[in-house]
Parts: sequence; C-alpha cells; structure tokens
Amino acid sequence: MTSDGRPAVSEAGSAVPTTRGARTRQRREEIVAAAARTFAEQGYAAVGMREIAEAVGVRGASLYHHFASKEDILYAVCLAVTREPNEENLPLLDAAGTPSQRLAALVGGHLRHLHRRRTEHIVGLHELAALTPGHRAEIDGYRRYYQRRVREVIAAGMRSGELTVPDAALATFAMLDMLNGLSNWFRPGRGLDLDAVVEGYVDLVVVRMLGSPPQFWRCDHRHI
Amino acid sequence: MTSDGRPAVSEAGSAVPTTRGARTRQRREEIVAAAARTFAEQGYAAVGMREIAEAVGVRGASLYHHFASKEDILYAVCLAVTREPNEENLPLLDAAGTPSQRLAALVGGHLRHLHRRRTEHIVGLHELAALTPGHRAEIDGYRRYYQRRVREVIAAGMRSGELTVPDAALATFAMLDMLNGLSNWFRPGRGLDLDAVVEGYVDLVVVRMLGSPPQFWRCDHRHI
DNA sequence: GTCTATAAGGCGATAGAC
DNA sequence: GTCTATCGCCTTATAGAC
Repeated sequence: MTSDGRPAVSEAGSAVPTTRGARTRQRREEIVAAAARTFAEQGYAAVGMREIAEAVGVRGASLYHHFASKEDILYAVCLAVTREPNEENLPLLDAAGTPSQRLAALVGGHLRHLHRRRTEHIVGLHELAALTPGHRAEIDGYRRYYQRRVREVIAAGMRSGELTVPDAALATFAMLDMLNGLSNWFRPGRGLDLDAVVEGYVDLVVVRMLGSPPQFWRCDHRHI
Repeated sequence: MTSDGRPAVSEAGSAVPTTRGARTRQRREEIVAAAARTFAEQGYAAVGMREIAEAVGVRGASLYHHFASKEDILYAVCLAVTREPNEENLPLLDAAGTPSQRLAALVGGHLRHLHRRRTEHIVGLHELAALTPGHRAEIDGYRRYYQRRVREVIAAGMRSGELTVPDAALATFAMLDMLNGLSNWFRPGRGLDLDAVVEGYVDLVVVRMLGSPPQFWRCDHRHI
C-alpha cells in the first residue's frame, strides 16, 4: 500500500523475468484469455492445464514456461480484471463536474467494463477462493480501494446536500452489487442494449437511489 | 412446470427410495450441511468426497449410500437454497397490503434468508456451472419464477401509479442483484446489524429506487 | 519455446464383508 | 449403514531432448 491507501502496483505473477520479448508477452496474453474463457465456462478447479493448453494450441507442459503454476494463471486473470477498473474508471471520479455527474460517468464506465471484459469478470467475481492468501489479499485491496473512492464521492455529495441518501457506506454496497450483477443477466442482443441499460441504471442509481435532483447531473445544468 | 409457470416440485436428488427413516433423513441433512460448508470455503471442484465424509465423521464410501454422486450432493445444496425462498418469501407477495408494503416485506424476508442460509447461498450463487444441464435447468426455473413474481408486483405498482420506476424488468434485476450482494460484504458483528441493513435497504429499494411515496408503504397509511 | 515422457499422488466411484 | 480395499483415470508439475 502507498501512503494514501492506494494499492501498490505489482507485476502480474510470472515465471519469467520482467523483461521479455513481444512474442512472449503476446503468448502470455493468449494463455490468460484462453484460461479466462475455460474458467468462466467450467469453473477454475474443473479445468486442467491440458485443456487450457489445447485452447492455445500447445501441450500442457509448455504453459510452465510462461506461468509458474495454474494458480498463477488465475491470479493473472483476476489481477487484470480487478486493476483495470481502478485505472480506467476511477479517473472519472476525479474529472470536473458535480458528484452526481461523476458518479453517473462511473456507472457507465463500470457497466461498459463489466461487459467488455465479461468473461474475465465471471472468473474474477467467482473464483477468488482459489487464490493463495497473498494473491487474494492483493485483489481484495484493489476492490476495497475502488469501493472507498466511490464511497467518498457519495459522502461528498451528501455533505453538499446534492445527494439525499442517508448512509454512504450502505449506498456504496448497494450500488456496486447492483452494477456487478449485470454479469448475471445481461446478454447482448437479448432485451435492452447496453446503452439503454446504462441510461436506465444511471437513473436508478444516481437520480433515484442516491437522490440527486436533475439540476445536479443533467449535462445542461450549467445553462440554468 | 405447472400450467401457471410455477416450477414443479421435485424430490431432491437421492440414491435411496423416497420413503426413508428419520435417521437416514437426518444423515442426509448432515451431509448436505457439511458439503455446503466445505464447498463455500474451497469451491465445489476443490473438495473431495473424502473431505466431506471427514466433516461428517464417516468414510468416503459411506456417502454413496445417501447420494448417487458428488454432483448429487451439490444439487441438494442448490435445490434447498433456491426452493426455500420461493416457499418462504413469495407468500409475502400474496399477503394483504399495497405493492409497496408487500415488496418491503419481501426485501426483509429475502435478506434474512440470505443471512440465515449464508453458507448455502455462497454455493448456490457460485457453483451452478458444476451442475448437470438438467439440474441446472431446474434450479434456473425456480430463480426465474421468483424473479417473475417480483417483477409482476412491481408492474402492478406501476400500473396503479404507486411506483414511479420506469422499467419493471430492469428494476427487478437491479433490486435482486442488490439484495443478493449482501452475501459479499455482510458479516454479523461488524458494522450495521441485520435489522439496520433491512431497514436501510427497504428505504433504498422500495422508497427511493422504485419511487413509492410514504403513504403507500408506511404501516399507518390506513389511518391517513 | 515447445516437445515427449513420466513422476507422484488425488480423484470419483465400486465391490463386497460385516 | 458403514467399513476396508481397490480400480482406473486424471491431475499438477518436472526432467531433459530438440
């Protein structure tokens, strides 16, 4: 951890030195992608190294040139999908605008990331119990930091009177569980499209649940 | 399925005839409870039959007197925890009162069941991929029926003008994902107690998200 | 960087005694 | 209803050739 509570950035689990060629890096990413797919479909423990290898087009033993163990592959999947939202979505909370506008942007970014990385998220949300305690703690650190940043923006909106929700901690749990639930039911091409879900969820979360009146979050609030 | 869409009640997976003594039934429940605990902690595929047996105090082979396979034990865990909410919570939607009052009762019943059966819910929410297709379909049927019943009450509240939420289907997903998320973060004795969470979530879901004004859901609405 | 071959052990499930 | 003993298969991971 750094002094402001932000998780320290670490190298993804690797059996090879940090400096490696483009081809090796690409192979690693192929393996992680193939593993995420099979883990998501069958569960981590039900998948063998041979099966991951087959999906990449190599033999099982070759995977050990890129990763030290099967758990190390799971760690790479979970780390990528847990770190990315911190890097891509949290800047939306630092941008200009009211807390309501920034939270609305985060809802959109969060849902779009859940969908873009839906395969990896199924693994990252379901298989954390299979990580070693150290790796588990690191992943949990990223998630807690993300939660804390959201909670702070909600609390700021409460202090300014812009949000009427009574409890920032409870609202943060409710909001993030609701967003993460997208993985359970959203299937592209069936029902609403993603843009419509984002629009609907911004209304449900920011306007209704957090209680932000229109003048604080609509784009035209500056013109009032 | 029955003609009204309600899932047909089936016997839990069993290797023995339906009629059995009280001792055998009790042993089955011990096994299911022990399996739920170990599955929740380590994941279904990481747990061996010998480990489940050890937790009960017997040898691995003895489990096959009560269950036909390891998957059959998982099925019993998932079935119990998926059927119970239909039997215990859905009657709350048929009771007297406004849609808002009935949904508020369901929020409380749902959260209390999630907590009372928290170990089994961790399994039922995470290990569905390990079920055989037939068993998986049956479990999904119960979940879909539960969702449908909630959605219908929300839709009824919308029609009467009591609820102001714009989309019943989206609101149902949001509500149930938010409630089920309790398993991820609630730990008794740390932070709010369960009664406070129920009170807070009834406010967040029914009043705020669904948009029910106080006169429709407060107990004293009859006296107005 | 990938291969073949294999070590060392765990797995689910079964047979048959008691 | 539980036991001991075991079958046949699959697992993660390693050794060493190429």
